[in-house]
Amino acid sequence: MKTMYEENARVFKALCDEKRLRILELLRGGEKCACVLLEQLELGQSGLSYHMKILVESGIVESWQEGKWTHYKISEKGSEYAGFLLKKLTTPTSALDENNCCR
Amino acid sequence: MKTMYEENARVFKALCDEKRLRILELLRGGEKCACVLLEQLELGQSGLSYHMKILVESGIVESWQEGKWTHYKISEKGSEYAGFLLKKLTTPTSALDENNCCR
DNA sequence: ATAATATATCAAATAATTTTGATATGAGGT
DNA sequence: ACCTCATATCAAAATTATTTGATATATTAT
Repeated sequence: MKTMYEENARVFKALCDEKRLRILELLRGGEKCACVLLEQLELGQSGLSYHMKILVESGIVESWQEGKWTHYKISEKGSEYAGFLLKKLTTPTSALDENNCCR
Repeated sequence: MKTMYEENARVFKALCDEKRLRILELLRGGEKCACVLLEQLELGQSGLSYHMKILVESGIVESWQEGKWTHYKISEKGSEYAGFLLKKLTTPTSALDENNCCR
């Protein structure tokens, strides 16, 4: 069983690597198939596949097959969820601070 | 010189690790000093220090000294910036899709 | 059916991150 | 000044992530 921490971390894994940010930047220009990404990046075929898997697993990118091609695009829903999660993870639970110490 | 990709990745490094998400959760309950975090986590002293450095470098957490104690809290500014960045990195640059292929 | 193409998966090598224990630094207290 | 406590830093070991090359799978074309 995965912890909630693991599941949440998975979402942000997409964004904590240079190569994946570069890929996202390309996808911001619109849907792309793997072959196009491949020719625009300094990455081998299996390397691209590895990163795309992480991106898709984060929910921020979605993919679908069309014949022998795999297409990718930024998922609006997944991105919104990531934003919502980020907000949640950084918003205080209550106004009153407790458990402070050391004075 | 750091690339923009590296700098942006640094922000999300805070959120892609279980331990650090656990720490953020504690900080959501309000400001804490290192000693309190230490007793609530399964982490050694130097391990905590390591993770706190990454959190502070992301901008999502801020720290200050008070005598011999180091205090930490979630930075509202840093969190907002992370949210803004996430939005930016996942929003299409233009309405028109180009560079699609493979039909 | 065979061949070619696109992508995924696997295993081994490499690199980066994290953990751990030891030591250093700096603030207070005596 | 000396001692203690809180935290940071360092270096080595352990773990995890990434890269790379080889092979597998699935789709289309011949």
